[in-house]
Amino acid sequence: MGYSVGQVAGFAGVTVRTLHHYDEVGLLHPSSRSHAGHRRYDDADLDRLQQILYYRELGFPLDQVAVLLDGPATDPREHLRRQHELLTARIAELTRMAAAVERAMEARKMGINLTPEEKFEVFGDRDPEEYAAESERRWGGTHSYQESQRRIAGYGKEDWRRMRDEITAWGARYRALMEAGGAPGSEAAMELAEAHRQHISRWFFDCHRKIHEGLAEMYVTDPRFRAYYQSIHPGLPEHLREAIRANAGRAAG
Amino acid sequence: MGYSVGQVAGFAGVTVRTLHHYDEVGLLHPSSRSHAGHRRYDDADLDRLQQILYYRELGFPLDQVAVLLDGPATDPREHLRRQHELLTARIAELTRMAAAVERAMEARKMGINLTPEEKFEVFGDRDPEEYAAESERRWGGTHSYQESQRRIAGYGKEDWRRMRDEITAWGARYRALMEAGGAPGSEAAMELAEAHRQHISRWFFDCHRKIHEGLAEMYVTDPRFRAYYQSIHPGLPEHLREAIRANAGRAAG
DNA sequence: GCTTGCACCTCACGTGACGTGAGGACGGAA
DNA sequence: TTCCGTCCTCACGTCACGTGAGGTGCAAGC
Repeated sequence: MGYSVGQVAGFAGVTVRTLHHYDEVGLLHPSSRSHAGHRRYDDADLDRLQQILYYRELGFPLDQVAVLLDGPATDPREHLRRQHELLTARIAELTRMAAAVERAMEARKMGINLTPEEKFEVFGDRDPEEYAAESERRWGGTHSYQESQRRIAGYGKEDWRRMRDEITAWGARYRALMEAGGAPGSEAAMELAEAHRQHISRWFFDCHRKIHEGLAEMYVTDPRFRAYYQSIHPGLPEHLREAIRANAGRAAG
Repeated sequence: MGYSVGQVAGFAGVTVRTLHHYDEVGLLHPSSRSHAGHRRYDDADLDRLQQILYYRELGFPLDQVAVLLDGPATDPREHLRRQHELLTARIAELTRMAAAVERAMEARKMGINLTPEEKFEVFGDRDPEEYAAESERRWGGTHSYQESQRRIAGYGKEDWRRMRDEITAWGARYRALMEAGGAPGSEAAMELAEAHRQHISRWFFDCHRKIHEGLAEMYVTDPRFRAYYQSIHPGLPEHLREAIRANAGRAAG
């Protein structure tokens, strides 16, 4: 019953040392130990390892993976869905990079010399600071703001990229919803509103539904946020506001 | 004239420290220093940095990046082409992973329990050992074999993955060539044969054209290699052998 | 003329995710 | 009984930087 480190390492394509490490840092404790102190992994452990490897492949640091996996009440299906979103976003990003390489080749063929900014466009991040500054005016001094700042301070370049990947994937889903004519009160729209709320909770501050409704209002009135969400779809700000309200109402009712 | 560390860091989306590091390890020495000892980067430096960032994004360790960039007579266009190939391969890999996630979701919905092997299929590597063992019988004791073993010993899991990505990308190109009806003697085929040779030179041992012709013979006669190349396209082994011969002949003539 | 501020410099130690032995215990096969 | 393979626990090494500490050069404001 159960599998040894060697076996698990075998079909997961990782080293034994990696499994030891995950045990050390508390990311994956084998469900039991044999008489001789040997690690024994069961099927649930393997499922967890699978999730770990997906998140790791997506570039998450191990402590973040632990937060994701041990976070409040996230079932396996939710993880798989998120992983799929993130993979899709990553694919989109690489596709953009491939396109940039093609453009660079074209430019070379034509003998055009790109400006430095153009050369590195594809690597750019640019905006997060704006958001932080913008939020400061709105939320300065509140608890949400402070927690947000505290968390943001710990984020590196990679974290920002993943954050962007997540919201990019979310945007793609929301646009698809709107193009399919989905109503703000529909199940799918409320689900995306909920995903939006959880995105904020994960990355910035504990965003409960009341605060979320406040943000929703801001997305239609504040020009900067409005511009961002409109870049995904022209009617998105209003649509999202209604979806957030519906989602908040659902939870209250 | 030229750009400062801060400027370069700015539009390349990296930190100043990263540029310092690349200078330290000899990956990117700025073309000059100012009177005060400040680093000055020119347009050629920026081009190099761009290449570095692409290869880094693709997961290459910095010393390998240095080898790639300072390797024998590789012009910028060749780099861009290779980067495009690698990106395409990476996209294909992520697409496979996304498909695997979809399958996992399906399995969960249906309540099916996958075997451990099935769970981790997508992470698997499996084969490199076989190749090494196989090569040993053929090339044991020769200089090529020893150099190959020496290099292989230094490769980690990531290296193998990139190696596979490269050959996967190459396989896709070769299959496309054959599906388009390209002859073994055509320019495109010889170019791919040359790419194949360089792949071996980069990852295993200095494969000059005589040795390459020997390998070509092996690809049609040895069942293991034959099976591998046939998995890309049924007629590939013979086609590749002729292309390699043509390419070797071209260089000799 | 002097401070202030900013972007730059060079050490040099810290970190995350393992790699890589060292030295030893356990259990099945020859 | 002696191997052999797999497992164990330290514990130091590595790679690509992060993160201060402490100092320099130079333009702008007082």
